[in-house]
Amino acid sequence: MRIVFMGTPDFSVPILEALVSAGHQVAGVITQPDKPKGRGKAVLMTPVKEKALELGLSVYQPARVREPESVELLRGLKPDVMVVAAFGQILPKSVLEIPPLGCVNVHSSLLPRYRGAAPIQWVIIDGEKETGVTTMMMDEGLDTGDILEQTVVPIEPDETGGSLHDKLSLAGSKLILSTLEKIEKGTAVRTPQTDENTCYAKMLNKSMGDIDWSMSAAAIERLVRGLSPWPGTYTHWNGKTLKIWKVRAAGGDESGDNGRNPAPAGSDDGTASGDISVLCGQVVHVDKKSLMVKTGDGLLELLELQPEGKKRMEADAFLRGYPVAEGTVFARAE
RNA sequence: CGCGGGGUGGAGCAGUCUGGAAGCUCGUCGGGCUCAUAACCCGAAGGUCGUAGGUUCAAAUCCUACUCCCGCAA
Repeated sequence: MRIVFMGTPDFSVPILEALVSAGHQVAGVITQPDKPKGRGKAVLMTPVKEKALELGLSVYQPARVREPESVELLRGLKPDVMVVAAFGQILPKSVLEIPPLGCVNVHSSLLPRYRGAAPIQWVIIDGEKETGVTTMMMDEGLDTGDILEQTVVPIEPDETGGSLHDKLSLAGSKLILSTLEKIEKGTAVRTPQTDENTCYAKMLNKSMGDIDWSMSAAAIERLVRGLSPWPGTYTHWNGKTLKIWKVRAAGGDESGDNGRNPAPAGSDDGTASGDISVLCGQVVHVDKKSLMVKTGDGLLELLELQPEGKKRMEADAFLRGYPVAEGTVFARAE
């Protein structure tokens, strides 16, 4: 089929590749405009643009697709169908009506759950057991169109936003081919979304990663996994940012016991003894290899950290060069 | 030219301002002590101090250029 593809980040790339390798005619690729990114100030192409150029496809980067000239351009490409995957702009009715077979969106959740911008990370943060990808016919609402097909993907205990992103992207690239085939044959079945059971996945922003130590250890653990590798979680120590890459909620360790439970007492000379007055975010136990922090509910063992300007490192490496005293308190920014 | 931190034996750091014997905490290897150990004791190996050039009697340390890594911001 003759397709116009719209997408921007890494998530969209495998989907675009799938369309091409399946033999579809990609008449044009629409992606967000290049913006200055990175440490210098270099203007970088979006991942989709990079791949599209590599594949020899025509790329268009309208600042706003709803502008009349953009709509005109799309119309001129005469697509049978448009495939949209994490494009980053809302399509107006004037655009949705262009392709005779409609606009198909690949969304990284099991709709109607987790509509919106960042479903991949939110399912992990919320502790869901499974998620998936959905193909649907786009309408003017935000991820509200009729569902065409879905693929369920289980969420592993150690799943991170990054690992799940890759799995869903891959699953989406397979699913879209199946869906297009059905659309082409006219065998696609549209299932309207129920309005119950919906929920939204708000856009992520950096400040979400500023750990609130009064949350439970389990919730923080999920937040760390969900926001890894982007936007990442962090706390503050010595007036600087300390990124937290990997943690383990203590107490819930299912491994073969040999539990060496740090008795709350113990500290003989330490100023901050194992009192009731331990603050959330306070380091309650340190040895050569591990760092245990009190949270609103339970202890959290920090396994992988990254001081400003340094690479991420395991807790034992961190402790060699940055001795942390018991009683140290990690906190949120002012 | 967006702001900033950093490249020192395998790991993480100190030492740089106030040039003058390369250090700390670990790891590794050997030995010892232990019923035993990730514990403890003794010993050893391992470094062109990111690269190139300059100043100096002498440079990890001062100057210049370059390069790589990272945090913020976008």
